Amino acid sequence: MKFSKGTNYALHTMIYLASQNEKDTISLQELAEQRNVPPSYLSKMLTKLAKKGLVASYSGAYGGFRLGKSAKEISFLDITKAIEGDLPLFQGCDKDNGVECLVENIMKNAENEMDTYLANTSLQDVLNKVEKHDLVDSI
Amino acid sequence: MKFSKGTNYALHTMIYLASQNEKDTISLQELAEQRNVPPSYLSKMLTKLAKKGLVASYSGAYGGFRLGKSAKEISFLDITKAIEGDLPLFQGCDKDNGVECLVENIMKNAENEMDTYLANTSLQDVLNKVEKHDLVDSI
DNA sequence: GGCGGGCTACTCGGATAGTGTGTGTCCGAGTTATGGCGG
DNA sequence: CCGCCATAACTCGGACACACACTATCCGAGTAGCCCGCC
Repeated sequence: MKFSKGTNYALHTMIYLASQNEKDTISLQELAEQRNVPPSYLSKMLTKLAKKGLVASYSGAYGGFRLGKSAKEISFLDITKAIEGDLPLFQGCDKDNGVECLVENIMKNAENEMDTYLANTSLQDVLNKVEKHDLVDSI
Repeated sequence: MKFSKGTNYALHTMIYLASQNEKDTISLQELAEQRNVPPSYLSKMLTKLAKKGLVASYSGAYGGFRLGKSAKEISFLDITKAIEGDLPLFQGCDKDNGVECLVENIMKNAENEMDTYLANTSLQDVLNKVEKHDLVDSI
């Protein structure tokens, strides 16, 4: 099990969007070149992000993408779930009865530990660190 | 990203082994029937577990598997890493220079949160809960 | 009675294959700002 | 000077293709306990 490349692309793209002027729309092409990533694939990831309201997309000339909320309101968890889906990482017991499955519970707890950490980390947090070091390309 | 079925099989099998008499070796076939799982595939998972010393395997007649350590010494993390591998879940930055990658660091921290939880949960912990409820099949 | 060989019940490891998902490409359709052309 | 239309620059969404890991199966090889027969 691994995080998909799509999640990687999405995270970096979101941070890049957060670092730009809020009112500018950035074209898909620019976003793709920024990280040297296939544009048509990145497009799919942005579509997923748009469905969750994390980015807003604008068609037509001078169209493109910008953040759908403020950087402070977007957590890493929002992004990873948007790309990976929000199903639990572990499905252990296929029983239909109401008996609780201990293994599954433990694994869910473990996943929650990771999720809460990601939920408590916002794009703004990353932005603050970057601005301190003044290194935009060390994202 | 998801935990593989192999991890599911491995976890349940390990708990089952832990619930048996320490000195009995359980045959692959019995382990497979216990969870209704393809034996030849389960065999591969047990091989992985054996390489990490989590189970001990015995060939020949009356052969089979038993735990490689005491149930208290085997954590869930040991098992999941044995099956899934111990590579980091997220590989974000393919740069060769020494500049640290913020995104990757955050994702690593998140993963650590989950890992420490799993590392702090041993087979013995599960066993204790099960014995309380006296429900061996609610694993 | 003791010893050895064959038998049986296992695991081990490699070879093979199906299947699903992640990854990536391509293209047509729809959308919007801009600029030019005609009235 | 004003409004309309063509065009260019975009996104959107579906269809398609490929690679790779997970899942699963099968079989030969090796191993260890057991039993039976022979000396």
